[in-house]
Amino acid sequence: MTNDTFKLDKCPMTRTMAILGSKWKPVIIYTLSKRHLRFGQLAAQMPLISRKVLTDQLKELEEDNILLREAYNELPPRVEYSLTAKGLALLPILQQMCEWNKQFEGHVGACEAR
Amino acid sequence: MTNDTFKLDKCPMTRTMAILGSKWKPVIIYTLSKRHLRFGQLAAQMPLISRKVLTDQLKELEEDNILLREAYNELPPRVEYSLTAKGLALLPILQQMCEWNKQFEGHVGACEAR
DNA sequence: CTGTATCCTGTTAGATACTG
DNA sequence: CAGTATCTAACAGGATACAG
Repeated sequence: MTNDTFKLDKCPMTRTMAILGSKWKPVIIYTLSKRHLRFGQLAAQMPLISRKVLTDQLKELEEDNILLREAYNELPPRVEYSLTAKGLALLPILQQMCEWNKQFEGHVGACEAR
Repeated sequence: MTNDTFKLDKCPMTRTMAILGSKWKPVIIYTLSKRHLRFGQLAAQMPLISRKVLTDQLKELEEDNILLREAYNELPPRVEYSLTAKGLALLPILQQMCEWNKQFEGHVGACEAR
């Protein structure tokens, strides 16, 4: 679903899904909503995602202007990720997804379940 | 993203995305929101989806109780699809996806753009 | 009319080892 | 610390032909 061609689709839903519709992106966005995080902190909060995939997803989200990547030329290097306004505006949608799931599939966990 | 294992994920967002996150499902749900439709009518309104994929997606949505499939034993056969309450409850989320896209990526088309 | 069956391709994401 | 590089498996989606 993250294929770039879908971002050119005529349907706004399809275009949004092209940005949001991969396994980890909603979780990454939600995790970054609470505070700016460094790469390692993000990885620590999502132990099930491999570092390669996390890197890939972060790069795509940056290209879509969902998040901001700030690299500091220090040793050891430090990179901070944070949501842009465009990314912050996705949070109500993610919130509704949580609520829909809890309403129709029982209260298995909270949105913080990661 | 439609893998069944994701539906067992602890995160409610991931579980919702496992149901909603494929190329055509949002469009199918939106198309069915206006009225009950037969298989051929659905296919006609979404000329870009192949019949095999449409069948697959409808089957999955039925298994997830998003839509209702009613088959009439006539000749020629007739099958009608409609949204369940659970499926109808997804519409506000899809609506928000449309609005988010239009707000941040310009007004390329309406939700009806299919 | 409403699908199945079969085959095929590109993409996603995971494992593992390595780098500035 | 924050990634790259490489390889691989699984999956989603599409083309085409056929069936009840």
